[in-house]
Amino acid sequence: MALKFHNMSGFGQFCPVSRALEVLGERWTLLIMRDLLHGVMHFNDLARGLPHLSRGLLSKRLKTLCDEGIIVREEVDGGVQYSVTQAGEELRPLIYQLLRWGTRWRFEEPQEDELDPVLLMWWMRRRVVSERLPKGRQVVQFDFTEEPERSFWLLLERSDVSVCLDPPPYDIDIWVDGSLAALFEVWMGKEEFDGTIDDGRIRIRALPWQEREFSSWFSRSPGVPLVKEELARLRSQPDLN
Amino acid sequence: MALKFHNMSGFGQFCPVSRALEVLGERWTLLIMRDLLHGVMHFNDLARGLPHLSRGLLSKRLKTLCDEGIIVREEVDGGVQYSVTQAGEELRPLIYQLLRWGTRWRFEEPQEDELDPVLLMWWMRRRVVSERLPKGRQVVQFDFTEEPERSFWLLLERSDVSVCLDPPPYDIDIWVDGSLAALFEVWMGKEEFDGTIDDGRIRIRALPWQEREFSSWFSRSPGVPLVKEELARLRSQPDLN
DNA sequence: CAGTATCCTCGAGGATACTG
DNA sequence: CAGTATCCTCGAGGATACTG
Repeated sequence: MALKFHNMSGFGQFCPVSRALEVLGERWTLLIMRDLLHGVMHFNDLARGLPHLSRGLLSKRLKTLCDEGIIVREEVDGGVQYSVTQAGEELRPLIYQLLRWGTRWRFEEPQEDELDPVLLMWWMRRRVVSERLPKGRQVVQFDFTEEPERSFWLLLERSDVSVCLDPPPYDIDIWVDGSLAALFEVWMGKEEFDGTIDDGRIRIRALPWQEREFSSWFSRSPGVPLVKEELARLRSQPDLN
Repeated sequence: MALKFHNMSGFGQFCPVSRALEVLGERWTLLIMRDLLHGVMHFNDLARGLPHLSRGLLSKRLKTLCDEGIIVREEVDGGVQYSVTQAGEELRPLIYQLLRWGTRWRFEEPQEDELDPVLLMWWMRRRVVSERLPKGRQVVQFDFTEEPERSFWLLLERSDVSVCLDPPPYDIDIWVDGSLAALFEVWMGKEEFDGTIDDGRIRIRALPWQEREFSSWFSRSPGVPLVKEELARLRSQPDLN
């Protein structure tokens, strides 16, 4: 008398929804796909973007995604590179639906455990639009007021952008200080940078031209256009439920 | 020195995608929502439709979905009834995306552990279109050729439809015998009933008018239109990857 | 019909250290 | 840079029996 459900990872249903969830429903898998679809291609970059996911588990998930034909692993001049297949690319509309639903129904203020300044710095670093940067180097210091108060630095050059966790050996050009939560909200498109300046949650000190241009140097999260669209729709609707 | 990630169920990211997945990403949750969105409203019906999900876990998931405002639990004349809220209703497009992706990329033949004849009988029972039934009672016997060979009966009346696991005390009007896998494929819209008759995977014995009308008495899985649309698109496309 | 309570197992996944 | 190997914990969830 075998135990019927022992060792079964599937749902035991011949249905495309449950078949899809057998691969996609595993913890972290769709977040890994979100990052891959946003152009993150290297193991260490994926790991940095998902700090709560252990490297061992990331490795396992990537292997499964390869086996399932959703991504491919290629060795490109000495390095390893992951990219999405057609099956992976076709997950984009699914991720969008998650983004829309999450924006409408679960987009309250950031929680304490979501305020990882290193993660935000890492996100910002990846989304600098180098053509918009001025010539030369811009050194930005961020002082976040949430406990524990810490500072971070961004070194912006057209040829290279880097994050520093310790004071860099350069003069500071731009100081940004204020609420990390607010900067996260700006980053995800829930607020506008100028709005958080106006309401005092974020302050910026720099030369007028730097102050004016600063926010244009970053293209924020890839989800911002959809988030803003959904928030606008939400505001224009009578509150159901 | 606390262990950073201990006891954390979330993903620690201020992002609508990860926020959505914190509720929806739990095992079984989206399949429960699939069934609720298809109109299943009672605890025991949900349990019957998800035979690999234990009643204890179903109870827990329903509680979470209530707490999250995705469904509501109401006591209606002595019984309990679950239904979706606006937030739950707005998961429909997400389920559709899962259906589409699953249809395109993971819709191979049914596996052995997916061939649960009781589940199929239960699905058929729920999707009988009583107005299309003839007057009186129609007794259908199903003989599935997969091991272990078993028979099932459907008693169809306009006023009531029931499944029997033991021979009912009536004469049989219609015999259906053949591959359970094939009938599952028909049910999900991967095949047409007439096609499986033509290729011999399913046989039907009855009076000519019954044989002609039989398949019209059921409206198959709610996903059938989308499944067929997606399969048609797939066939008309050059094979990528 | 719609669950709850208890007990127990096992495997997912974290921590840590190591590698070509 | 891109992982692997080992060891260990703990909590998700199954089995079973019970309830108003």
